[in-house]
Amino acid sequence: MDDTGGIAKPDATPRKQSRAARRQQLIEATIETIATQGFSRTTLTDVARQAGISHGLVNFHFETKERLLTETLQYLAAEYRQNWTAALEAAGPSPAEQLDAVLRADFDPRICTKPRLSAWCAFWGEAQCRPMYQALCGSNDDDYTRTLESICARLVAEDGQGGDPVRIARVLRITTEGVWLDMMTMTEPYSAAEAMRTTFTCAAAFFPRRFDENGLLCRE
Amino acid sequence: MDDTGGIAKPDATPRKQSRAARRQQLIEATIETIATQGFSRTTLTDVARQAGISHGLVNFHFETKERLLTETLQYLAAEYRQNWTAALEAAGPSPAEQLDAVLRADFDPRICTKPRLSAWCAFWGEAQCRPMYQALCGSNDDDYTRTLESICARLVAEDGQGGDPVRIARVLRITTEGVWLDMMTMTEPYSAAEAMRTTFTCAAAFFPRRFDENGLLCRE
DNA sequence: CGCATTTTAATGTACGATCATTCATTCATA
DNA sequence: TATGAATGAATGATCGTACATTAAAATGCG
Repeated sequence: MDDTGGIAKPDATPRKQSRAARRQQLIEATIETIATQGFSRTTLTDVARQAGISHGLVNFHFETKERLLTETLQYLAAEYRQNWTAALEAAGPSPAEQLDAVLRADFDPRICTKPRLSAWCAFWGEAQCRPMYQALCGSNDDDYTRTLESICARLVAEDGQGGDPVRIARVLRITTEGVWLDMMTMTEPYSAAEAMRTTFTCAAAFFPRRFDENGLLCRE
Repeated sequence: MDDTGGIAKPDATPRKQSRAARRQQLIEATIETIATQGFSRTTLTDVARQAGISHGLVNFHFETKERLLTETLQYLAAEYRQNWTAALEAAGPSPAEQLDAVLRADFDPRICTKPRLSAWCAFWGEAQCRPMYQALCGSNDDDYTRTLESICARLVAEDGQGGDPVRIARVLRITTEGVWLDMMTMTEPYSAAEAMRTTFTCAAAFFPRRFDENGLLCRE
């Protein structure tokens, strides 16, 4: 009767599911609902329907709606952070390799999906007046910003071309955010590949000996 | 003998106020309310209280809440558009002068205020799932984007340094949007002056013979 | 220039819809 | 049987909208 959703795995009985799995399922449903309905029109009934469960269960796992939303933002922030830190650790030791890895990480198909970008955008819009959201977005960005600044400082020192690494790092971070926003707000957005090329075009403008529009130049 | 002409102040007890004035007053109150309460928590009662009038009057001037919000976005979009087009017309004929004027216009203290940036941010967050909002933001951006692309194309041709003007224009537009977002979402944002310097640092990276971090270089 | 009438801005109460939250109950699993 | 996940109806609060009403300005008329 209600097996239309197909969200839950058909093999497991939907009756009993582990607490952690249900919570993650509800968070994913929240991201999806915010993306399609918008933040202000997201109701717990919508989230529950998206997850294929009754709406009363949302309050069973998350005590309030506010808690569900906060944990969803925490989930997104942790996912984002984990993505670029993993990319950074997997990269080589040179600052150019690390910058390439960090910038590229933002376009990972696991996190650069339309529902996730939409949800980020919605939380940003509400963050201005909610200290909780602002702190979650801010502390996350702080770490990212510091890392980017450190990499840019080493790159500037290597190249000896001058330039303020703080400001360069800011432009690079902002450019990535901007192409994300474009993919959300434009009626006919360009592709994720073109978005990444735009970011690297910006990196190439500051470090022309290390980057071009496709990313890190081969060592020579 | 009574003070007929003495009641020039309309703010004392403005029983009767022109339709246009009240509408603009309500729109300004809406911007303020969205900035302080957030989009999802903005109620008509809040807007009316902000404007100092009864909440029933909101429906008298704007038939629905949705219409009030839409007209507020239109108001912001028209104001933004008028600002950069006026700056462009006042600028000199050379593409470098025009780029300087257009980029500088975004930091005009009339539109670069915290309530307005917050309201823009809130509408962006909701635009993803509302065609009306997306069209209003989009059509506005389209014109701005095309103008910026045209200016950049002439600059690239003048300098003969190569580079894709579309992508350069995109980075410049995105950088401006990005520093705006920073001033909203960061817990300790930098100043508007530093924001403008960041934008011009980006312009200088692409056109080093024409710009530095403070804007257009003097002709020599 | 006064007085009556119409028009319209403005108020506040009331209604109906929506939605988050609670809870008694059901059901699967150990 | 005991435990806790899951349901869905009931509740209470919030909020947008409609409307009856009031009062001020505009207009018509003598």
